[in-house]
Amino acid sequence: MGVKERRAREKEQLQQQILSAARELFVNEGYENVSMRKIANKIEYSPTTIYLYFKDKADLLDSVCKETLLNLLNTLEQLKRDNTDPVEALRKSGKAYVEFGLEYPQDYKLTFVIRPQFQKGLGLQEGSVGEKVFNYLREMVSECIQQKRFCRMDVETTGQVLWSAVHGVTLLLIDFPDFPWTEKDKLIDTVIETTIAGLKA
Amino acid sequence: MGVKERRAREKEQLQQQILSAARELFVNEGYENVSMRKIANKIEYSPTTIYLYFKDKADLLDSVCKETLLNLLNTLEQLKRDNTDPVEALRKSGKAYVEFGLEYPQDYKLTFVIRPQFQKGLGLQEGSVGEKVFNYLREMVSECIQQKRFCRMDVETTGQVLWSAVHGVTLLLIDFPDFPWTEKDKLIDTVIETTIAGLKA
DNA sequence: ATGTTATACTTAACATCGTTAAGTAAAATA
DNA sequence: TATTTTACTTAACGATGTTAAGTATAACAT
Repeated sequence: MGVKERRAREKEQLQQQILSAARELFVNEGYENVSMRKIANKIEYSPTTIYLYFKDKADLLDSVCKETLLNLLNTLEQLKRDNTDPVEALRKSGKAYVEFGLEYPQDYKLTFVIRPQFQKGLGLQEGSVGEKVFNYLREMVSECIQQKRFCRMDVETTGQVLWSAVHGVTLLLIDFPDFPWTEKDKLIDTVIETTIAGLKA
Repeated sequence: MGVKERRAREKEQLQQQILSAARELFVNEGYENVSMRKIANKIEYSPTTIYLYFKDKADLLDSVCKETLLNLLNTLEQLKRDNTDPVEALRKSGKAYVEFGLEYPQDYKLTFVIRPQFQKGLGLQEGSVGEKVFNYLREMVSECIQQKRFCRMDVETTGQVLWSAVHGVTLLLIDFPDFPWTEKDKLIDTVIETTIAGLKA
């Protein structure tokens, strides 16, 4: 009875193939400039085949984003292990967060800016990737406060301030690539450093 | 010879009418979901008429955003007159910036998030209103640095850090209204205060 | 081995989109 | 009153996301 399993495996393979093609095109050419027909061409199937595996174009993007966001979460989780100093961990996490956003700008914007607009308030609901990311931040901040490295005592507010800073700089760098920014890495580091310094003061 | 002037006045009126219709539709239904035909219907003209007044759909969005930015600039300029202490002026400007974003959330997103996506990098070029807004920020920061109120010396980087902070908190509050934020005003104030404290440190 | 059914995919088409080219009616000018 | 200019419309193109209908082929039952 291995037939069914083989067929299921093949289906899954094609689904993954579509996902990969879509990711590559979205990342390189931008969501708006990628048509279903273009994705279909890349995998050498008819455009309508995609609809057997994904509800629509938005669903396809959704799936692509979910994958990448899980990667972000993974990246962050790994960072946690390496560091003993919680403030240093926070620094590195912030940097990793921004760099992720810059590497996958489409995904980042969809998850944290575009999608929330269309499903009001559902972006950070229980169990979502967004919530998990913020929970991670909560943990790190909590550690810093427990060790009395920050003067501010409120974990929630502190976390939200940090998130505002990294979210802001990420989006500005994504959205205004031609603005005469300070050298990118310096800007990111300064944003993080300034915020942390402000929390210590 | 008042004929020419009347005609010019009528043209300008129609242009403004198109702009108003476009803004209302963009804000309520989202840029992507608004077609040129829909705008045309609203003003009871043929779709192609719009092209006599605006180059294309992106140009229309551009003009809508320009208006929004002029409003923001106006709000900020008025503030400048009241204050003697530059740090206090910066605080109030930051607050006004965020409040502007929260009062016209769709306009803010249209201007600072949606538009850049559709015309890469053209949002802040020389002479643009966007540049004027940032110049306003530059001035305020420059004043603070001259009076040695900030330890950091670089006007550009300092301005960009501040912008990141207010931009970030504005968008988070807009996009995740159901997230358990710290009380709104407290959060905004803390973001601004923390950033300024970090710049002093 | 043969006939039947289910699966996986394709072809063709629809409505809609942004945009352009060609045409028209009315207003201004001479 | 004749001519030109202006302001707008009609019609159309190519491309889009998506759906409905059709078609092979693979799996299955007898």
